[in-house]
Amino acid sequence: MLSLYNDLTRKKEKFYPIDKKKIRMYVCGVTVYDDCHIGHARSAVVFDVLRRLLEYLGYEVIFVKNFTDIDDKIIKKASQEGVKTEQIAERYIKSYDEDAESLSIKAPTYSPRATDMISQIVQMCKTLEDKGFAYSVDGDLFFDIKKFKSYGRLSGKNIVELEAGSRVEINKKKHHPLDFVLWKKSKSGEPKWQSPWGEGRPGWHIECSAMSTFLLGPTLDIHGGGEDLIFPHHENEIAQSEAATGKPFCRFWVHNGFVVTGGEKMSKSLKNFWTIKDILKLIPAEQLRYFLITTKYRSPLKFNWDDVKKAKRALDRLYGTLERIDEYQAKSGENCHLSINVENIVEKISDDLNTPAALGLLFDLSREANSLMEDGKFSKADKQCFDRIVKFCSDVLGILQMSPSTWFHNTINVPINSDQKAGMVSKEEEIETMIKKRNNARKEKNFKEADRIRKLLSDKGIILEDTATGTKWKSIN
RNA sequence: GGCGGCAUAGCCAAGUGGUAAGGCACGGGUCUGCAAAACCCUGAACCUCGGUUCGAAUCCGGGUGCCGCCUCCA
Repeated sequence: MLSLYNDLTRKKEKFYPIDKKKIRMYVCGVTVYDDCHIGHARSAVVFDVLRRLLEYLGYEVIFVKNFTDIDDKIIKKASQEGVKTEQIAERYIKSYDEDAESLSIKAPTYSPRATDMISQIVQMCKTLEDKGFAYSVDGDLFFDIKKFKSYGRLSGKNIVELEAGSRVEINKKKHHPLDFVLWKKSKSGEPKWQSPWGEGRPGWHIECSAMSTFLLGPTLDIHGGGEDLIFPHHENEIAQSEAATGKPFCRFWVHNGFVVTGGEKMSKSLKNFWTIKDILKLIPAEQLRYFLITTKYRSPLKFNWDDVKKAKRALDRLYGTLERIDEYQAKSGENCHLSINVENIVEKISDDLNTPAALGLLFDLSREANSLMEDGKFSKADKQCFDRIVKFCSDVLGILQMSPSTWFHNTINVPINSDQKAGMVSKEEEIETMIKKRNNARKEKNFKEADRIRKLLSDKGIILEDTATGTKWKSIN
């Protein structure tokens, strides 16, 4: 049974969808004006794990994640570069897709762009105006929050208090400082679309309401995003959607915590961010994915290179067990000695996505398996049990997806979901040759030469292991 | 000013009423030509002060520190 922390009720609740088998899930995507950083990666991975878990549990998940492809920052960037906003959007949508693929993020069922949904957006704005929830002033259309009684419920904000100490700048067109723009009159030279209020473009919040309603219907099972979106973005989505449809907008609101560095939120404006692409030049994507799930999704995730490196060592341990199992001749026998099965892991993750606890079980399991093999007791039943768990890790967590030799031999720039070796062939041959030389020296008891070669390789980050079945090598980072 | 979150060993991180998972690092051992890996053993933690309770890291209240939202933000 899956339970999720619901920000709407501020407590952990048993999750069940409206339809027995079908889940409608919407996650706010990125505004495409720059490369994504680890904060975006975290959000993407968290909701990818949730989506994969739901599918693992047997649900059909209709998953929508949008691209905001028209907004002030995109317009600004386009004018700086002297190109059209479409070109900027196209470039960074491509960049996002590349990052998502590297990180094994499963593609959403739908990835709508705001500019492809203008008619639905205009339609919803019109409905809001017709119903008296919106007013137009000089080409702009605003949402009238005073008309929506439960405004502030999700974020726990009190409108009066917000007004009193707020930093919201005064816009004289607005009836209330917190009223927000649904349709924005375009300035000259800006992209524009026809509407009943004149030429303009959508405000930010309305696109999510229009898209989700159009693609998923009036009521969602799950709506996700970073916790910075709770207010005002998600608050406004609720107001717009419920005002327009008259139905509850979403049952479960799920938000991921920030990636922090040096104790501060990682963000563009603080210039303390690492892009996904920069990181993946240095470490395997699976290592980043593992790192991102070592902390519960709602807690702040402290990013520092020291701990990212430790994630590699931890995965080495798991892959080491996988490799040992591959080479081990399992004893026949129905007896399963392992004390942990895949259900135990599923149970942990089903508890509000407690990935760290699930990973903890994985290491317990690894020790048990290693120990059984040391004692020659690892059975075929044990192997089956272990295989099921590895498959779950691969399918849902997105780790342990490759073969151990791929992991150990080529740990950089490997597409996470591919077993292909990337440009390491000549280096591998070189290493194999040196290993042969060293083993010849060992046969002749020339240990000085053998150790010289070992040192030579270890200086290049290649560690040798002499085992009963021969010498193995792996690269360390 | 308003609202909210967090504080667990050297570092990271679970646990949310019954006596502290896990990973990395450290120490001792087994194994090894030497290593590595693995296994075994070991040490080490619940910010502070009160309260509730037979019993609190876990609940309540005060304090301190840090962070977030209230403006675009994953």
